[in-house]
Amino acid sequence: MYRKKLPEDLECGITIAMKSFGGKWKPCIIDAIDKGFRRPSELHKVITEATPRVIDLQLRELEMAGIVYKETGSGFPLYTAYYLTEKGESILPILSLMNSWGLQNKDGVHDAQHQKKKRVICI
Amino acid sequence: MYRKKLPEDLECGITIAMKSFGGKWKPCIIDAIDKGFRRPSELHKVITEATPRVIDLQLRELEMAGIVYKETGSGFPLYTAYYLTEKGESILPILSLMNSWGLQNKDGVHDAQHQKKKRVICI
DNA sequence: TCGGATACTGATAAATTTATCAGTATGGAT
DNA sequence: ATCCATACTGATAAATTTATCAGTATCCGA
Repeated sequence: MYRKKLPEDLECGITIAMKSFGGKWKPCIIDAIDKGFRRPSELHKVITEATPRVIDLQLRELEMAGIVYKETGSGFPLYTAYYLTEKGESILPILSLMNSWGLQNKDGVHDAQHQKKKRVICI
Repeated sequence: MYRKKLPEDLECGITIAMKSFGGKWKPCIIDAIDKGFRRPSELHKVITEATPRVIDLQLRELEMAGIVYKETGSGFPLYTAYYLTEKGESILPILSLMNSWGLQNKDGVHDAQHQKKKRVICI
């Protein structure tokens, strides 16, 4: 994992929150897991824009942060499922607040001058 | 400003929220303005880690997003002040939620192996 | 024994965000 | 005329996050 060179303020709750569940895919992943898409392959099916590799990396970070945990069955085919921890679930209300705020404030956000090709499922 | 090359999902509220007030300094700036530090120089005094240039860039983006607005006096010395719009104020409860979540979950966040030199004032 | 499905990894590149540096501009005071 | 404080800008570099590509490994069933 990338080793940071610039200092961060780990006393600031917002910084910690951002670090824990901010970023491009983490909120989507948390939401999808909550909705019952638990296996990496399922997650990739609902979050089509992100490659499995990217989803995997994000899952690893969420795991490190104690937001999801992993369950592995040794059967066939390989079975892995991710679940939200209690800590992970405590994020849901925040995400839902952010989501409604965003939806109520779509205006003033100018499109980045290009079409999106696929749709991300996200709350 | 940087011209994006990768698509974004502007239907997703969270993406919009992140785009609007996510990032390294925006939450701090919003909070500081709310606390009454309105002038660029004042903001720099409380957010010492960020250079005036960086703060200025963030302010510009917050302005574009309709989160702050600017008032300019033509007197001496040059006087500029930023205020939260209604939209900007509607972010405060979210920030405060994120902040308490972060503070309650400091654990599991490992320091990025170096000391921070200065302290950011942030909620 | 081979192939398909699933989960995962290492190395590297590309995109994006932040930071740095060296300026411009204004108007009053010295 | 020069300097100081304030706000701001352009160009560029550095840091960080995301994406891409090409793999490895497991197990089953054909």
